[in-house]
Amino acid sequence: MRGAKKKGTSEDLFDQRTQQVLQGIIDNFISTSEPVGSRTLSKTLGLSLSPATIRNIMSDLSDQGYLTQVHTSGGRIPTDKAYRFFVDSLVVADKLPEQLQKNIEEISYQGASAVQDLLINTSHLLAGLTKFASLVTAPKTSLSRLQHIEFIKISGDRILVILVTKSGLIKNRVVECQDQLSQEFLNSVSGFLNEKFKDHSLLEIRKQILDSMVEDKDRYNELLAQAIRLGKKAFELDQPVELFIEGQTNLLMNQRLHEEESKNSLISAFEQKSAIMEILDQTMENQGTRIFIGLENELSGLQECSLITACYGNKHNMLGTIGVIGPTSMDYRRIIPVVDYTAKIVSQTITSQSYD
Amino acid sequence: MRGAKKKGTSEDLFDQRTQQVLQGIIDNFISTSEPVGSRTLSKTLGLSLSPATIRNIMSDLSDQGYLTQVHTSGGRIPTDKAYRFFVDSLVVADKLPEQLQKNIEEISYQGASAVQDLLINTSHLLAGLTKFASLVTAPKTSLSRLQHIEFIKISGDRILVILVTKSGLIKNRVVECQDQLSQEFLNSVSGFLNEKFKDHSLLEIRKQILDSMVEDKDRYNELLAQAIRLGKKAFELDQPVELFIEGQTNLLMNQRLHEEESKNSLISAFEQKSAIMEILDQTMENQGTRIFIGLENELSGLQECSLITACYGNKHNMLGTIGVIGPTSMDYRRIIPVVDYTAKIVSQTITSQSYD
DNA sequence: ATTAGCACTTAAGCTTGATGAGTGCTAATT
DNA sequence: AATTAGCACTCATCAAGCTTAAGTGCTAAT
Repeated sequence: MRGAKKKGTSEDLFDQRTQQVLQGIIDNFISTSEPVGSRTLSKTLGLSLSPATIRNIMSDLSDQGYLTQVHTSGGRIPTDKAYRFFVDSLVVADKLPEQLQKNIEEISYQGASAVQDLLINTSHLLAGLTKFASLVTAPKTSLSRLQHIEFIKISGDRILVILVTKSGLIKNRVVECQDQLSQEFLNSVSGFLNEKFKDHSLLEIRKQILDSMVEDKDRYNELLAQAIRLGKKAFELDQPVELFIEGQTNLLMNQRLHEEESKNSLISAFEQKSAIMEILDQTMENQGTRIFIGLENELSGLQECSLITACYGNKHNMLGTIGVIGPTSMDYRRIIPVVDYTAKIVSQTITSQSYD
Repeated sequence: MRGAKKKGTSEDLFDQRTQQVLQGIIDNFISTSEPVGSRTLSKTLGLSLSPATIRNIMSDLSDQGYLTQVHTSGGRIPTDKAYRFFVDSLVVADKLPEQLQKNIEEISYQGASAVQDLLINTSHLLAGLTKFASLVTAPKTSLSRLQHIEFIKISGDRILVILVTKSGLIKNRVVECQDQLSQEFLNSVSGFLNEKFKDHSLLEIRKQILDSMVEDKDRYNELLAQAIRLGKKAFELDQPVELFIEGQTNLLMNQRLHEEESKNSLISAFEQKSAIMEILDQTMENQGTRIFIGLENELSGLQECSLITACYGNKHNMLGTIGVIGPTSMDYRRIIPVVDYTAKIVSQTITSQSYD
């Protein structure tokens, strides 16, 4: 048999049979969540091997860190390392059933006129399809480019700022302003800002405005001065972490880990939105699906979970990340394509809605 | 002793001692969640009564439906009826500790420039303070009155509609429009609509617009025609149920009802947002705190919970409802004032931010 | 009217022993 | 040399039996 390796000497490459056994254990455990024993395996596995043989193989796998025992007798369960191997060897993920594809495609029609709505829908969808918790980040505001800004006077000293980005994000905020400014004047200001900054990233705009404030301190152009003052308010620290989480309850119910403790730590993990954001941000670096299994996950509290993520974006950039958190013993073959395809559809929808 | 009633003959009024016993049982059960027995009660209760006497009283209370036994021996627990009596006899709810008052007052400062932000903050706050699930409804859009409407062209055929209501709600939606309309034209349209409809309720506006479409079908005023067409799009079915729910996980953890079944039904109850909205809508009729205990609650799935609600509003109207869902054995004396005071602060904040 | 006393009930906790699934090891078999 | 059968051992799970503690209702004494 080609490709077969001597056992015991090579550290991590096993022959085909060993691999099949590992596969069987993982499959079994994923569907039953019970430790798998040699006898069961000997029956369910297609290979005609006696339990004793399988025991030997399992023993080897244990030595190499792919399996552990919960207690002395009572079968073995896969370790994170096993899942990792399993996932890595899934060169081609399963094809998504047509019905699921259709379900996912529907999100683009659910009257999501603004990007935010689309993302919320996506979050719901992922939680619903996987029965786990879903995560969706909005495009980073500060990196988005300006499509349009508008000021609307809504009462004596309150001005509504509306910010539309190229990626389709719409942001509102109300700022207060002592000076009595007429709506006409506000229109000139927004006209000015639109002309000057259209297509610039918000980060850049903020920087330029701050620079102008230093440089042009002594200029006496009323319009310019107010434009800069209002612009500063409009663009400053405008980045509340936009992260949509859905289906935490799914996870709590689903979880085999019935211990109170692990549930509590799970919940507190979800409360640290910024920590989650940080991890999701990292996934933006390289495209495609990424998978964090158990301890690979840096979030304490989620260390008995796996995180599957994929990025979405438009023609030009990766904009944000979608993902799913479930137990390490999730059915990767089903979940990965779901996350993957969803990201694809979100990208398409955003691209078709973006204004450039 | 004045006011003492003969026992056994009167149906629902008991003498002071009976009441104290019931009180004691409720207090005990709220803090321990364990059935309360006659011996324990004889000790914890200040009155020097022997267990036997207490047993007699408890027996009477059981007959009248204020107590039940989970199993033949093993103490008694209060029924919904008992909680109802208890809550009703709380003429004056506890004063809120100053620290809590301060916590609640802070929500108005948390940079909530728009009403929606305030409500989301409120929802978080309630969930945090009570450790239960919180509910907050946004002001009903259709009853709010128009403060300002604006159209912004963001790409060839897409128009962003911004709707600001008197109550401070800000709504965005993107509509598509085949006709190529210039921004100037859109400005005239919004000018027209603002002038004509300012201070009218959205419901009313929608009606008038629909009427105009029938009446003025043959008019040839371009502006008017477009105004009506755009107005129709802007005001139509603009009422996605705005209900903020927070802390469902709290409830799942907190819950003594550890049965899977009841948890599942709890979750599915939360999924029927519209049913929850309906109940909360009813509470708007009369001001003040309302309390639904256990089965008084019409939502299946929440029948082992109590719902505490209070309305918020501005000078003119009640706008929406805030509330908390927790186990029937919650500490009403603590929770009621929290909900109450929060509603008061929300009202104040909204009033100070509203534009009339 | 209250209380003490007693017989009775029951959930929960503990021990015990049987069962079954699993393991590692060794020796026999192929 | 690889595979398998056999065996002794481990341990979770379950049911049965037993005890304990907390509770009840009732009756008779106070």
